[in-house]
Amino acid sequence: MTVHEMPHLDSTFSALSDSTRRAIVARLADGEATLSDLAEPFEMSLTAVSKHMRVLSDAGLVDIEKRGRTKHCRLRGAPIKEAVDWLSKYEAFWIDRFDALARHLAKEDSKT
Amino acid sequence: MTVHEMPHLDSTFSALSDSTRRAIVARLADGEATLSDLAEPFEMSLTAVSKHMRVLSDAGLVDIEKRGRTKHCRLRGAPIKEAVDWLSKYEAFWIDRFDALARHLAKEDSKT
DNA sequence: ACTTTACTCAACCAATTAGTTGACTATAAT
DNA sequence: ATTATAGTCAACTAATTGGTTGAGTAAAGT
Repeated sequence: MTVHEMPHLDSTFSALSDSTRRAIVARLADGEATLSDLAEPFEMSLTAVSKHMRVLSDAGLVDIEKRGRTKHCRLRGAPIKEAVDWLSKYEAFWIDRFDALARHLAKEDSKT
Repeated sequence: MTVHEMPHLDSTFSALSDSTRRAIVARLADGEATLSDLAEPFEMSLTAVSKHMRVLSDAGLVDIEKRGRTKHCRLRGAPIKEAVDWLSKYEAFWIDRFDALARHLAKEDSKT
């Protein structure tokens, strides 16, 4: 299994490392929203949210479409899938460790 | 479904947003390694790798044990699982969109 | 005892980040 | 025609990041 440089993952993980942006992602999973909609729950300027959207957009996590004077944002699943695919390579690892723990506990249990 | 502030995710995603650190994670999935082992493939100082390990360790992604003069590092699966758990909430989203695409293509196809 | 190895620490640097404000443009509503 | 809304842009700030070097400590090898 070659390492496969995945430059997408840099921006995807980086974008998701901010809780404001994760909240925005969560919000967009419920459907399209405008920038102002997205900004409303946060105690920060619209400019700040706009910058967050830029980060999400650059990472390909979000699609922004200008309609009149509003900008409508949608979640894009592809980069999330790439992230999960990368992380899943190590799923076996922690499953193994949980298995090991389960075996350990079972052994302890059989002693009583 | 409440949003559930997950402060771990900040550091987990942030730690994984660097390709050097992802390479280290990949390496550790094959088994324990010392700091020098981990540093060897990279064209950067041991200090730099040590800092990367500090980031991974702070994120709980890695366990560092001092043995004599060497430090032995192991991968910890738990934060990766948390990340996958968070991302999986949006798995349905992109599956739906691929379904939608498939339906769209099927419809286009039936027109010819 | 001396030298090499494995690693840390502090200081520094350049670039990036997450936020602000104030001034601006473009669209929509009255 | 005015006014309000939606959003951008540029300039600034403070904190963080990813890297460096040089000097130091502690353990192991010879």
